[in-house]
Amino acid sequence: MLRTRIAQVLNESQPGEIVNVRGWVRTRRDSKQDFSFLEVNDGSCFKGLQVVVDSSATGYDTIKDATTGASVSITGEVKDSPGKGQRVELQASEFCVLGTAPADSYPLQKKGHSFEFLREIAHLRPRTNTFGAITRVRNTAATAIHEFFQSRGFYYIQTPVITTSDCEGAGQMFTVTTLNLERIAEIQTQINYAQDFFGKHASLTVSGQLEAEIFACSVGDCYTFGPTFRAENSNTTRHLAEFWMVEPEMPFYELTDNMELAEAFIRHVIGAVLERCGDDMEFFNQRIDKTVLDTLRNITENDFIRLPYTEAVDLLLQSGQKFEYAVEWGCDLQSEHERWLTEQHFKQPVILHDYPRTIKPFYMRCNDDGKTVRAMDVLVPRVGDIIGGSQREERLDVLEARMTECGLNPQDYWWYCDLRRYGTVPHSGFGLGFERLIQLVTGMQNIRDCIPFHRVPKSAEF
RNA sequence: UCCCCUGUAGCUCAAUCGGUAGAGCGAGCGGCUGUUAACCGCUAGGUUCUUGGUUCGAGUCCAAGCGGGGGAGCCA
Repeated sequence: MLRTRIAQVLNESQPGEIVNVRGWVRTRRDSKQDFSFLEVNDGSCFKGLQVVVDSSATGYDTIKDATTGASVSITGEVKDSPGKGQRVELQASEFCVLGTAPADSYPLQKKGHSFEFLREIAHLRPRTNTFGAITRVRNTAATAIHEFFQSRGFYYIQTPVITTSDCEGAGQMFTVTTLNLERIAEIQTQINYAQDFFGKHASLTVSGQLEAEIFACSVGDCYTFGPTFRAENSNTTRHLAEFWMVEPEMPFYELTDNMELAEAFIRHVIGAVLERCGDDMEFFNQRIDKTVLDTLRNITENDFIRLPYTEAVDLLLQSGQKFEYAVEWGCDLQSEHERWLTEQHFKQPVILHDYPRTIKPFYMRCNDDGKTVRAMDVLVPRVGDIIGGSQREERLDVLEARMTECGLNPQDYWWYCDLRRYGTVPHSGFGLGFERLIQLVTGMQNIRDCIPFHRVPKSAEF
């Protein structure tokens, strides 16, 4: 008999239907009247299915093995539920324990666990309410991202994970090598990357942007969505060593177009999650962050604030607020400044733009004032910087001058410069940290709980 | 990388001034019950992160190490 997913049973099945469901036991409540209630979850939705198993069901003699975490298969009739809390329940006719989960050793209990503890058992945590919900929200968000771009005619480009661009302007990189490091250490010789697999030093990518620009400047609007790696020794609730980034890149877009796209993009993804993950979002709002639904509705219903960096600095200076770090034009804004803008002052997402060029990378387009570049950051309450982007410098001479200014050799980026040498066009793009988006959407405090298997300094189990 | 906090039962925590370890939940057993974070009773469960030091005596004080958390920086 074909397995029916529990989501379908709960939402669509009518009394009288015979179905087979399979999943994992969340709880069992025994009655001495020779029957038991099982709550079975198969991950297809937040709610579990209540199954009634009595002595008429084959396999009832093994009901004691159906402890929390055991896997079961149940065939039975869908019935109207006389109890509270569910529309229908399943009256078992055939009951089978597929795999036991001895109660004295199975780590997950019928009670809530701390997220710190669950991180130590990341192979079992998707069986919990919270991580099941995160998994479904993540899936819906990822799907909505592709929908958003596909419906606008963007191409999904798979950019390389391994790169030999030594300095892409962002953070420390992980080296990729097949050299025998132990041997090299033993004989205490220098590392010669010419002998390495790629014939030069290679790393894991910190961004697909430069490659995405190649396709934007040839086939048009495109985006990447893939893993990204930063070897920074940062230990915060907002950083991962391996995370997923979405990077659209559009020819003929100026900064304003870029901001409009970023705003529509976030709004679409959040709208999709609100629409399709109702039970999961209800759970996050009740148990994780009581303001998360209000925050998200506020984002979908109101325009983002757009504010030039210079005006933001003025606002901060006039705020009367005491900051640990003083605000001054030319300085990068600190977390406390961003939080004041999004959480205290505007209470909604803010797009800051036109930053001083001295604090931004070489590829951002210089403004005529000679002081600022066409950069934009989308800041959201609680999570902070969720998108960073810019209009790209399309003028070869200006780009080369900026590279030199930033201590880079234009020749190392010869192919990037070629895009400006041949048929250059104004273009723009941005990068969104996918796990930060999940943080925003779920209200989860720690980004390590927003990715199936987190990689952070000193931790890459599972 | 820096600052602060923290490590005790399966989990979450308590243990006064340094005096030989306790609760709730979970688990096992029994009772009760169309139950649903069920309820009631009983029972079991500990190398107090590691190493060293101070002391008659260390969960408690000191040092180092390892792990966890929060904040900062860097960033997405």
